Amino acid sequence: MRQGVDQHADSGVDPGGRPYHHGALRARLLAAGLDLVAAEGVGALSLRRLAREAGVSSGAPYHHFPDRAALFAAIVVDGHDLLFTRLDAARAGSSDAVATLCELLVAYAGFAADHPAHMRVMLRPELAEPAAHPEVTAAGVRPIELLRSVVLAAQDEGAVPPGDPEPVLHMFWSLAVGYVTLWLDGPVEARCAVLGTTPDEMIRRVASAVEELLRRPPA
Amino acid sequence: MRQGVDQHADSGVDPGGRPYHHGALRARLLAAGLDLVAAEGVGALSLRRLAREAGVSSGAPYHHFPDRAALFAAIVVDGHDLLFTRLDAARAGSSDAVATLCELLVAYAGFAADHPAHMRVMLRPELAEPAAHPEVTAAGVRPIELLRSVVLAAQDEGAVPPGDPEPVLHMFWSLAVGYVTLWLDGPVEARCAVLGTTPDEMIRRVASAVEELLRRPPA
DNA sequence: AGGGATATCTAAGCAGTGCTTAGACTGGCA
DNA sequence: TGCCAGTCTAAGCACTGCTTAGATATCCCT
Repeated sequence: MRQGVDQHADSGVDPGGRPYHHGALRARLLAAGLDLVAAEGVGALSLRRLAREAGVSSGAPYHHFPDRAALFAAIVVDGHDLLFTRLDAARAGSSDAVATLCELLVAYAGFAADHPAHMRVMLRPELAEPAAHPEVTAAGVRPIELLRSVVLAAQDEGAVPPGDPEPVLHMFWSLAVGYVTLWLDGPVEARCAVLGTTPDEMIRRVASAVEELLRRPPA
Repeated sequence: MRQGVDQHADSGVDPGGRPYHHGALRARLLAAGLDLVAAEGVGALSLRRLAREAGVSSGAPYHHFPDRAALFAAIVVDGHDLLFTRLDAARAGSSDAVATLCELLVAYAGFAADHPAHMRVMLRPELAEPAAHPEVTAAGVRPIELLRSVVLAAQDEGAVPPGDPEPVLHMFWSLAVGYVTLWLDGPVEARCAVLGTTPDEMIRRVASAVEELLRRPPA
């Protein structure tokens, strides 16, 4: 029926027409999905619920996303873009490679703090079914390559062990992913509360400890 | 009906009786759940499916686990026990604190390799709803306290920055959780395949890089 | 301006899920 | 023996992802 039309006319900020939500439905679903993930976690996100909140039928989202995983995939691609921008800015603002490595760590956590919904989805790759949505895997390449280049620079400075950069790369990659995982999942937040600090402050202290190690004279 | 009785009599290794699965159903659900998580991931686990595979009705599991989260909580508690045992053995087999820290890292990854189903569930705390099942949070305390004691010992040796041990603790905690997350989620496995190595070997090389940093003379 | 292709949406339905309820059955204990 | 507590079945509610058939709106093209 014209239920969709009426509901849109009721709630629309543009009463001039635009039935069937026009091309705005896709963007609206994405935005509502991010809000929902931020508020109640990834488990609470269902296409039916997003459709209900948007005032459309439960089948409507499938014209914009082939399946639920495709919506998650769109979030992941968007998130990796935002993340790369942020990491790149952190790199530009640092002096030497050691400082850059530490700033990348802090920037990664800062991104998680500012875009928790994006990060929550990015940390659960199975949600986006990367096997079915290859753009997800491709989107994650740029941040890693950025990190790799900084590790190589740190090797040139003698700050990290020479030779194959991959172990050191995996070390920083794991450190960043692990801290943010523990933050968003709760344990770090809980422990910081007991310690009388915040996760935001703690990652900076972790980065300082790392920097202290990297600034030691190589044996 | 006596459908349950018949099915059990058909498939039972103990045809002498034991209708209604006796007390074995709980253990059987747990074991089948771990198998399912290992084979198809946490998303594939449903109480209805476990019940089907065990040959009982879909309501039967609820007499052993109040809800799905309670089954995950049981897995997490069991997993933290196994993990602590393994970490404790690694500590006992190492010489100084620096070696111990590196061995803990390798042992953590080794646990993930040997008990991937346990680890997958442990890495997703929301599955066990820790707010509703406090034993989950309690079970995670021992491994962290073990790590903390080793970090303190490393401070005594001058291997890590002195003062508050929490930043260094969070560093190793994040490193371990991050690496295992990236391993079980796929990215590390994929990258190692390209590099012509294995995640098992890579974590050992990461640990070596960490050791090299820790063995540098403090500034 | 009219007309047809196309994108968008609705309504209805299937199979699966977590969880609840009422009732039936069993084993063990007094 | 009789009864009770623990265990299970059967049925049902509300929710989910996803599909299908059909209706409606928009846009472009002659």
